[in-house]
Amino acid sequence: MLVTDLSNSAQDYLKLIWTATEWSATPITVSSIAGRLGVRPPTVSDGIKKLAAQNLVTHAPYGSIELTAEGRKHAVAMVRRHRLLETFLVQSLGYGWDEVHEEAEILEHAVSDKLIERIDQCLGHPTRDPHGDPIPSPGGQQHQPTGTQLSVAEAGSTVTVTRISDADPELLRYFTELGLTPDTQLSIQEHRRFADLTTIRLRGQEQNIDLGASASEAIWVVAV
Amino acid sequence: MLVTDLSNSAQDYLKLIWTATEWSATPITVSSIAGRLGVRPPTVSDGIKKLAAQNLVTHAPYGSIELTAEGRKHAVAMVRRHRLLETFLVQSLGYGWDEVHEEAEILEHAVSDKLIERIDQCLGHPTRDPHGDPIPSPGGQQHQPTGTQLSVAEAGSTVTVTRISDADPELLRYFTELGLTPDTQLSIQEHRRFADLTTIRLRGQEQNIDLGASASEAIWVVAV
DNA sequence: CAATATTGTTCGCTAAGCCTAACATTCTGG
DNA sequence: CCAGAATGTTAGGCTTAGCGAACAATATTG
Ligand SMILES: [Mn+2]
Ligand SMILES: [Mn+2]
Ligand SMILES: [Mn+2]
Ligand SMILES: [Mn+2]
Repeated sequence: MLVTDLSNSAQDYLKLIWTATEWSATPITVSSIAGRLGVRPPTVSDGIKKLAAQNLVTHAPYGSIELTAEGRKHAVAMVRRHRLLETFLVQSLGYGWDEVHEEAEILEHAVSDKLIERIDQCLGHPTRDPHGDPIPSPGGQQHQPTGTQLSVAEAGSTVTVTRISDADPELLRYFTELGLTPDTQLSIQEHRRFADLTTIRLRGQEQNIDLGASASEAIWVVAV
Repeated sequence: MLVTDLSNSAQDYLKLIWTATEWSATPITVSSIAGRLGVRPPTVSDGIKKLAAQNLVTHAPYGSIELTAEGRKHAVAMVRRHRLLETFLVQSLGYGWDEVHEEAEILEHAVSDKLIERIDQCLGHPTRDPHGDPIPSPGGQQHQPTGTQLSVAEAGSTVTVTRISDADPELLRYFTELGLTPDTQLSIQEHRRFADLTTIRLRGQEQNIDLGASASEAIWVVAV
């Protein structure tokens, strides 16, 4: 079965389940899927049951949701599509990194395998998308992403941004203003515990910047 | 109402009704739509009734099917999307003109208005697609196409190809071999009536070429 | 101009995806 | 450890897009 044989919503479920555990080990739940996809829990409960009937996920009522090998294959193919499309929109069509997620969310279901491979070729086989997320190879390989959320990274250390969550476009526009993008180097000045603030300084700048929890949790970093 | 508010199939119906009368005055029928779209007549009969209820077409049972002003607006917007996408796939991604129709048929429903305008800009506002079909402007204007089918064009005349129907990819590959594309000049040697053959000679070539009805009806020409 | 062939429509059905309301299970904190 | 909160499932209903069978209207042709 090809990825393109699955319905749009099945493709979205699988992609979402896969990406949910890419950067953190949060267990995937019916309501988390419903929240992300903008549908009600019963819809997801049904949807997951159908995916289980197709052997794309394992799931017993009230139990955990896990991809099967087959399901993972489709999920990774969708992630590849999504991230290549985002990269293409930025590189070739002048989109901002805050504008591409929504567009790719639709296009990923419509492009053919041939088109995806043309785009990949035209971009020179990129390995990361505009948000720093790794792009799986056609065969499904990808180097395991490393990094921790800025909110929990060690104060006093100097780090490189590896990845910024693309979930909130407005946050991305704020980061653009700051000049904070993947591969930016910064030093972590301090965490102010009950204010939930993280103070950072970008490499080459004098100013300190205070980031709240939603911002510092959206940024993944590795030690330089 | 925006074009993107309509279902994919409604978009396809409207586009098909519009294009059916672009190059010839063939009246559009339920079964012709069903044939082109690969669905059964009852499906189309229902679908047209729904479009009529939305005031996008006029249609009384057993009567003719005509676009309303509103329906025409949506139809032209879809034609613009389709043809810009075809052009983009050829110009920017190295597709052959025989490969783009199918891909555009899907993508046209998925791209945003923003993406279409980016593509238009990136291509320098092209006015014709790879098959010679005119690309309507964002406002819906387009210069009326002129031309007659090669099969009925005057024998002995020298003409320029303005348009080749993209309905049959295999035929397009054959034309590629011959070097017969939009803007090619050729002279019409003769029509052989009951053999349904048209003999042509491409400008700058020595060889005559015999084209059967399906080929000579797919080519539109204007006198030089 | 009537019989027949063609074309179009209506009817009743299916499947997918979504919903709300009601119910079941599991988690949690006193 | 148990009651209430949180989460998940089932049941039943809606809409859209499709189908075949049966029927209705129109077109063709002898
Ligand atoms: Mn999607
Ligand atoms: Mn991304
Ligand atoms: Mn289409
Ligand atoms: Mn075309």
